Amino acid sequence: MSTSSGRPRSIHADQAILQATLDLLAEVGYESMSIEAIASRAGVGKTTIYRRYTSKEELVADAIESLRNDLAIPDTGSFWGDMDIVIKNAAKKIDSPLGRQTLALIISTASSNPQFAEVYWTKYTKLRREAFAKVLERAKSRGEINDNADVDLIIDLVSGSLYYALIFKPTTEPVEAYMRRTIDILMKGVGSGEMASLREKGKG
Amino acid sequence: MSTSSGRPRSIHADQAILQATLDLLAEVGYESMSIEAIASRAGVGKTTIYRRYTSKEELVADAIESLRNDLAIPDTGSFWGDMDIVIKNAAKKIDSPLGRQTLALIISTASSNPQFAEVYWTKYTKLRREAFAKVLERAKSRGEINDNADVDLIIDLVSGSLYYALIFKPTTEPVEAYMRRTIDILMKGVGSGEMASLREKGKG
Amino acid sequence: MSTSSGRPRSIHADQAILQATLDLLAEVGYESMSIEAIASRAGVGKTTIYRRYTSKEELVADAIESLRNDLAIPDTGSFWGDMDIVIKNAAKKIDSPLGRQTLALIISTASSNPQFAEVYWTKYTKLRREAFAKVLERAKSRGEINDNADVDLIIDLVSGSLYYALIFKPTTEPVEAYMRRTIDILMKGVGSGEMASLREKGKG
Amino acid sequence: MSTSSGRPRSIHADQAILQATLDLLAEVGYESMSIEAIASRAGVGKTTIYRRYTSKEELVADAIESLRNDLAIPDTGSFWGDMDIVIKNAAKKIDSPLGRQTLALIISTASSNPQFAEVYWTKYTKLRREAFAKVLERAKSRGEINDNADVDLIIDLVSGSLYYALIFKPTTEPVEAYMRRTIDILMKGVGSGEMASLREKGKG
DNA sequence: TGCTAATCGAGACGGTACGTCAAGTCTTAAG
DNA sequence: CTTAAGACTTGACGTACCGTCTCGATTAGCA
Repeated sequence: MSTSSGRPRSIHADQAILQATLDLLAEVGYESMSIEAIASRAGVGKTTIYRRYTSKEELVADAIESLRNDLAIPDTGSFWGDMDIVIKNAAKKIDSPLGRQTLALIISTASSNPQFAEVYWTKYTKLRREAFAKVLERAKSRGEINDNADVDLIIDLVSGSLYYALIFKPTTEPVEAYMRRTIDILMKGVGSGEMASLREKGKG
Repeated sequence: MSTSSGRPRSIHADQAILQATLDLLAEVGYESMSIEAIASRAGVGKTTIYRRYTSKEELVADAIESLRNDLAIPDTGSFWGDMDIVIKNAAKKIDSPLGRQTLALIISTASSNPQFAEVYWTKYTKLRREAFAKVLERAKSRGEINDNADVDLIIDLVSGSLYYALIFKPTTEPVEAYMRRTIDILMKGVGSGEMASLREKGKG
Repeated sequence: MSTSSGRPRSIHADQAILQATLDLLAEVGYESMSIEAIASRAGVGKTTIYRRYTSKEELVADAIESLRNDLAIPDTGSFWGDMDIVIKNAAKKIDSPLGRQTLALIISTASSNPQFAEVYWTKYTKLRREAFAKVLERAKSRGEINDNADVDLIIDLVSGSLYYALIFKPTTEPVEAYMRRTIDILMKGVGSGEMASLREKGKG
Repeated sequence: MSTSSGRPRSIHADQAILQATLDLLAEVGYESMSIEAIASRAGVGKTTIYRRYTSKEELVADAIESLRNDLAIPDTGSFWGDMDIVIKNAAKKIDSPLGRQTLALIISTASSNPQFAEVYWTKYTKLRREAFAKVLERAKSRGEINDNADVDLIIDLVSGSLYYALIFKPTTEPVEAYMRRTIDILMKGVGSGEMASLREKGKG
């Protein structure tokens, strides 16, 4: 067994690899990006990459993860106040060339590669969802949202529709407006008055 | 000019290529599927494939498109009656190895390839959305759904969340149950009673 | 069997094929010349070529054979007078792109294909050698050449060295000068004076 | 600068490639021999071949060159003594199935492929010619050959006529006898006595 | 201070698949 | 029944990367 002997891994190489990966990701996209190109760009031997990562997915997941900035959970005192910040944060991330590229990459990779999907989910998505969930729970406790509303499902709807729109209808309105509409319709519901009354009665 | 001269394209080859593509898609998946394997399986020269399609995406898109069955728009007289059929149709498609493969492929390709996204959207998605929209419009005219509900956005939410769940949470509940929950929460809305009352007043 | 029924072979196609073959032979060379290019250049279907020739060699052999012009045996009264004409005829043939191409082709094919070598020898080479031999025999009878000189061997030496030089030293002097030097050295011999004297004595 | 960095070229691969090339050359001939077949036979990737050679010609030239045994320049003290050895060496090479096959191949390739001709010339032919030239120069200094005899041209004549005969008259006498006759006629010359006298006078 | 062992950049290794090209065969409509 | 056109199967081409494997040259910490 080898505990610590030998030359230690080069931190400089670590960083160069991640940076080169992100650069190429933005330049040529995931599919057209070869390990050899990354190695060359990073000024690193292929071996040095393969010693760290067993697959392109793993490498890319780590590269993207390295971008993760700490996310503060907003607490303005009102649902829409908090949502405003959540929405603006999301929009800031996504409404840029690299942002869309990155998102497309994640969805693309995850959809054809369940392992990546899981890694990405636990490492990245989960944290953001927990932040969103906290905001929703607070809204619940304030009485702004139904007690028995399924928080997880709400997040699915907001995130899912956003991704969907970005993939299939990329030229339409800005992210911020779209998200606002999404949450609005979710809050109000689309059922007619009678049904709403029914619901109210059922509650009472 | 070449209007009709020369040996015509072989219809048999057309079909053999598409069938081999679908078979391999289900067997080894999109990434591991090589053009050479398709040609070999179809008993066809590579040239014959390249004469028809310039890329794997194009070929696969056509293969999937060839699967498209005609979709009848249900009209049972009630919203949930119609939805039951819509949901079951969707579930039948998606809840199979090939179905999930295919969906993953489409999302994967579309997210990293805007051209494909557009082609697929106009050729395929649009038709299904129009069917869904019709069901929603009928529900509106029956008073089961709010007059001013944004039909397009509803479809985004239902489709988007479904795709999202399939990609990132593939092991959970069946498609049918998930969709039912989605539509349910959308109908009722998550806003609290007061807000619902507000909404009613605003309408009045 | 059908002797004459149906549409007759097109004589125009015959000629167009041969001409296109010769053109391309001169332009791109034997190896880089494709049947498809010949067909296209001749305005003819590939089938039409394959109906007439079973191989590229056969086609090219026929094309070259079609060029063969009748050769008159010179008789100027002196060895070097005759040789002048022989040499100039040879040079005229060989010192052109097509000529060198053709020669290369013949040697290439003949050296790897004894059947072709034999056919070509009897159909073509023999006639030229007989003309050359006649010139040499006349020189003998005039006393310009040794009585017991081996005419066949002389022709071998002159032809062989010419071919050899064209293949391996193609960029040097013109054919005419080279041949003149060849024949000159052959006439004089390279043996030193003593040996020449010895030879003279042996003769006497 | 890259003097020694990276994994060194495999000598084993070098040899395997050359051997496979020679084997296939003898078995199927130059034209029908594919790089892929060579790679497969040698147990080597195609890349490994293309890393070493940019063309089939280059590879084949090297393979043939590898057969070259060291040629000692004979020095027996007399022209015919040296020539005996030169002739016997040549005959030994050519008078075998592989020898003729190889020679045919070389001529065939060289005549239709100037690049090969040049490579082969500088790598192989030149050395043998230099050996032959040395023998001739020594004969000159011994007075057995004319001072002003064109050594290069003599070699052309001897080599050229031999190749010529092997291609076009393959069934005749053995190589050894033919070469002896060639050199003999060259030594003596074919010009008549008067011309020989003229030559002597010109010299005096 | 010198030894040991893992790391480094570099690049060759045996392979797979790519997309292109030409080969020779087959099939059509037109003559 | 031949023609021109062009699609067919086959198979080699040369290129790009894959993931693995040497190399000689650095680096640490342990002795």
